[in-house]
Amino acid sequence: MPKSKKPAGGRPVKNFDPRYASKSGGSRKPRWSRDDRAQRGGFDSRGSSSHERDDRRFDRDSSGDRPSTGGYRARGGDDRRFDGARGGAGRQDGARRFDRDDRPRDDRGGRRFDSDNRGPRRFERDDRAPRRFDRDDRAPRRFDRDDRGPRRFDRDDRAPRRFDRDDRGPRRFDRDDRAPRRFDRDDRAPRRFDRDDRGPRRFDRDDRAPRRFDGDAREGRAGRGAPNDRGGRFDRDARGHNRFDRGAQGGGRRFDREGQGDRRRFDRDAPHGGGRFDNRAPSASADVVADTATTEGARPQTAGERAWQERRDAPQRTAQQEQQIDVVHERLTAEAVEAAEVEGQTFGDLGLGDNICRALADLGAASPFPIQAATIGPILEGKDVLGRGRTGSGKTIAFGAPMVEALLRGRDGGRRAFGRAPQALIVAPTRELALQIDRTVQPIARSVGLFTTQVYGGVPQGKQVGALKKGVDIVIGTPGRIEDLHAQGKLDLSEVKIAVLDEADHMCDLGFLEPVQRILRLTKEGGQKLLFSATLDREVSALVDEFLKDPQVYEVAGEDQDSGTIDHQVLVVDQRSKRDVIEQLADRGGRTIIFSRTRAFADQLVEQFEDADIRAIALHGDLNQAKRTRNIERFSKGRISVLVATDVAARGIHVDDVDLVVQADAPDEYKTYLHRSGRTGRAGREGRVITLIPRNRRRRMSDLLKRAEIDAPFRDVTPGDPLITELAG
DNA sequence: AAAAAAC
Repeated sequence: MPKSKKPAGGRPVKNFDPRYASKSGGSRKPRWSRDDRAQRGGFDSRGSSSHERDDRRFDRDSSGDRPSTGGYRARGGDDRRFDGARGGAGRQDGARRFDRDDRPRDDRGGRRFDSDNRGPRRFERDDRAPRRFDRDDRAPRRFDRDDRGPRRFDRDDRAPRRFDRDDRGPRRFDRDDRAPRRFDRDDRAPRRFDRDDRGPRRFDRDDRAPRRFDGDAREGRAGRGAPNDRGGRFDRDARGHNRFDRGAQGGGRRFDREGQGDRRRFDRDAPHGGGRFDNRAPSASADVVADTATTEGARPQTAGERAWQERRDAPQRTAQQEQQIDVVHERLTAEAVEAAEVEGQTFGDLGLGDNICRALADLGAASPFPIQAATIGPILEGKDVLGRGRTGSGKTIAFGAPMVEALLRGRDGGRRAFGRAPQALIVAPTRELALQIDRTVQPIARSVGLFTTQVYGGVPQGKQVGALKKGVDIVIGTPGRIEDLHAQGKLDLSEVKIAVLDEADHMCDLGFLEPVQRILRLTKEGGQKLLFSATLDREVSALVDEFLKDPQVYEVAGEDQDSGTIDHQVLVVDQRSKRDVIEQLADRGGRTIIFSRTRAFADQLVEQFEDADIRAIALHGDLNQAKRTRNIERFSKGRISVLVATDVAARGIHVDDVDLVVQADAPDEYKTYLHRSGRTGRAGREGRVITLIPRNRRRRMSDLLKRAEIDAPFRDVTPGDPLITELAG
């Protein structure tokens, strides 16, 4: 349209509706008189999109004559203008316009075809001349554009650079994948669905046959009977009740600290059958201790247990002291839910609404998994819940779905109020995990009209703040950015009535605990608190004591390493040959994650692999968030099959079909071992974990494996050993 | 040692 090229500058800025000006102010009709402009003020309040703005403008001007203007609209741009003036003539401002539009009326046809008429009018306006001058200025700009040609040529030079990089081919493929994603981003729903596909895959695959054979696994365990340092056992007590009570087999490890006022016990008579903390009944606690003492009396105490007792009996134990050792925290007693009990249950049975159930089905969660069946009810009742379920066992839905349902039920009249403060908060230890949780929770929330947003660092905060300004219901993020935005007054947590800590025990690690405590203190007092982790143990006591009331602990019976499909191997290698062995392990087709203790070593390994023509990428905290996100994306898309990561990827991160986890450095904590190895063996598939240790670490490793309840052969290997290649599959 | 904030 020619008119769209008319300069817009002639009109005083103050008369611009910024909504128009922002996109194509030049398309404005230049004929309006000042009176017209004065009249326009009241029309601007109505929204407009970029399409056919002139029409809309006229609609407003002649709002009373819409039907008639509608008929003219079809004719063309000039008609519209004229109609608009004409329409206005019929109204209060008509007189003014007629003053000016008299001629045009008579010459309507001419006006349309005769652009000369417009010329003089423009001259009448002082503003228009400068506009034309501006146009002149544009020409040189076009010349500049011509200059861009050579620049593009420069860009062509970049191609060879890409060739230099081995990754170039796949990168282009990745870029192709990104385009649709961006498009998805515009339509957040589809995007989320795409992302959601990942979540559901996890859950679907978690529907492992082996797990459902949990009963068998449990029996196997009980039958094995070998004490281990962890001591947590699913067992039946004298009354035939299922109980999972560390104290029952490892009394020495029981967390009751008499004399310190820190008595807790599992109260199996608690309502809902949930395990629970009880700090208020010391005498009862003593009873339980006595009871378990007789039960386990015959079993000799292990060295680990004695160490635990010593620590337990120490007058004062600081969090730091506990951190310095691979502490086996008292495993929380809990209500163990039998997988068999869940058979035939639906999410609807558990109290979730139809929309949420549909959203879950879309996610691939057709029916609830044990941990979900265990926690959804109590969460809907408003209980403070501690959930322990193996990574990928459906914990995200176990807290996410009932959280959404609870928010929905509690929603008062003002739904979706602009700028409303979030009512729920989910905190995760890493950004990748926060993003992953959002992929699952967001579609559930959206199914009932609730909104989520991620609040984590490493990315510009503008988008996050924008979402918060508009108003969201659920915030999912990491501690740093949450505190940051709160300090800036951009995140109001005072209305948060449900707070979730994923990987809760990890969130209680040194360095994490205090920020998490500060954040929880900002939430609504008396709000519901949910703590989840695959390795939930007494480490969360600091939070439980302060924030949870009558917490219920739930887990799935028999869900342990024995019930998995992971083969564990320990390779004893000479320190000097370590890298060669790792390289030999990495030189395989399958998807592999290699864990390194430090970022630097992770980078070194990637470099080494590249030199050996093994395509690999790194994932650690020294990378900027864009690289982190991109790298894990490339890995999960299968573009690159070897990921070398620090423990940033140890917890929660789900990638399909990882069939080998290599621990280039052995973990210090048994929990780290469990989380790292939990990256493989998913979906009931075979997975293998290979841990490399130096000779002098055999004893330590053996102790750690006991605590993790894992059996693994130790083998001495040297580089080139066919066994290595064999294990790498 | 790693993780978690920085427009």
